[in-house]
Amino acid sequence: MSEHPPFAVTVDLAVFTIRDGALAVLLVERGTEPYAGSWALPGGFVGPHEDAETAAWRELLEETGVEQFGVNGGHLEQLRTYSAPDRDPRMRVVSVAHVAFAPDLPEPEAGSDAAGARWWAVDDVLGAPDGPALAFDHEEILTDARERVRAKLEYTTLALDFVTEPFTLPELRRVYAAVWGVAPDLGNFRRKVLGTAGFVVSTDAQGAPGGATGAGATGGVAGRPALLYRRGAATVITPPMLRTAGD
Amino acid sequence: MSEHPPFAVTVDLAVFTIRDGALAVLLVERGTEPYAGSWALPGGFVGPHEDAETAAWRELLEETGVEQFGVNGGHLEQLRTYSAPDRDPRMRVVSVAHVAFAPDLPEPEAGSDAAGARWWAVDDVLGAPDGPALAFDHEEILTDARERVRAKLEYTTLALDFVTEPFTLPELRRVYAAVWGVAPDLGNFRRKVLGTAGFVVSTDAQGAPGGATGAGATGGVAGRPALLYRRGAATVITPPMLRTAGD
DNA sequence: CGTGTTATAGTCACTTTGACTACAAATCAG
DNA sequence: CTGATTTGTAGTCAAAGTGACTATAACACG
Repeated sequence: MSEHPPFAVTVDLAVFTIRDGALAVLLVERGTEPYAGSWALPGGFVGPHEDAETAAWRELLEETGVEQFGVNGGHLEQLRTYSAPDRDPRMRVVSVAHVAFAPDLPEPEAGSDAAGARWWAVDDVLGAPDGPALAFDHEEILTDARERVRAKLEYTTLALDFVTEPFTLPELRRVYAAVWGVAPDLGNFRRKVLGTAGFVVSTDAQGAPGGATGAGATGGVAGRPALLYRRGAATVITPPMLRTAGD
Repeated sequence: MSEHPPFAVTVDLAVFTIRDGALAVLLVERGTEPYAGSWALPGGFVGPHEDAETAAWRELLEETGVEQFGVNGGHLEQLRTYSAPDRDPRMRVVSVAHVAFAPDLPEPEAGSDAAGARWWAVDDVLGAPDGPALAFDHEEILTDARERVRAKLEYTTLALDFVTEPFTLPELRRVYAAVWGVAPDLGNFRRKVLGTAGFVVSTDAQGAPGGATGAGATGGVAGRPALLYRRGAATVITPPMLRTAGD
């Protein structure tokens, strides 16, 4: 009972954002063995004096250079821990996986030991025959992470962390559409969001047409401009907004 | 980036059962420093060649001697990982906490390095002024674990793992009452359970009066005997059975 | 200035819930 | 044996929420 097997403890991050109307995840291309050339979730070792969540935040900033994280939306939470003995061929590594998401983030700089880093549409990674090979058990982690996000949108207001303030309801709806794979019914969605106290608070301003406030197509899309909203104080949605179908 | 700080990885278990109509958790009394004399969640180190869940199962058997776990009900799942740098004064320990629950279990034998082990009513541990002091961050873990169980009863059929087959609906209802702190409405509970396809399947037999099938008061309680049921194939409850109030 | 596009408002049948009331079937005391 | 007590079973009813639509308003573009 006094054996303390040597473990390395890492964090892995599934960082999600919405790009071009689709759920996207940040992957880094591995430059070293094992799995050189494969794509992996960003991550790194937990330092001697930090906990896993702190390490996750640190890695997130290092890997994405995202300063605005948490300021203008953005969220990070622990997913679960992956500890299969052979998950890393080099040594015994236990990884505390985290899920993070944020509004449309810039294309990342190449990170420290990563040959490259880029956003991938999740649908091009999971279940795509010609998708990239993922290193380690990262396909499993990514699958779990996506399911977590999907589920959380049902009963929390975390979708708000995918948009920047102020935002429009159509923008928010597109978040649901991207994450769930199906767009919730337009009318019912408004009814639910506006009818849930503290989900969003309205401003008097109205945004650009086409629902494209902030980044993205500023001109050209036509259509009645939507009203702008800010996030409310509520964190849970009761009763939940259940996804109907979806893959 | 090639520093691999030395970590010890452990599992801690919050093992729940229903005793005397109340949610109970298994605690062990620590016989050694630190926290000698305090009570702690059972747990132990993860072996060099096992993953966390396997270690959790192993510890569960070692600590409780529960053979019937998983056979006649019983469930174990990962909760989350606790990794504060100072959570163990001796060294850097990362703990992968798990939640387990099972039908009324016997009073445990004194475990290996534990001075004693016994069931505690959770209400006597959490939020009780005269409750036992918990070692390490185990109060936090236990709080998280209880919340996990409470939440899971809402949208899964995991309550079935707290009873032995065959069981009565009143028995099952008492599980909800114990976990949530409030009994769901009698009629509405039946309607929901029987109306959810695959939650329970009825047998033609009927049990002892007083709703006390199996362990507990076999005689004396009066009342119409309830029908006996077995677990169905369903694992989720949709829409969920939401707890109304609770502590 | 119309035309296509997109947002907003409202309807309606159907399901589920929460809170109750009434009824049935046992046990136990006297 | 009888009736009070306890506990399970059935059913009712208004309120709330949902899913699937239809109609209308507001704007940009050509």
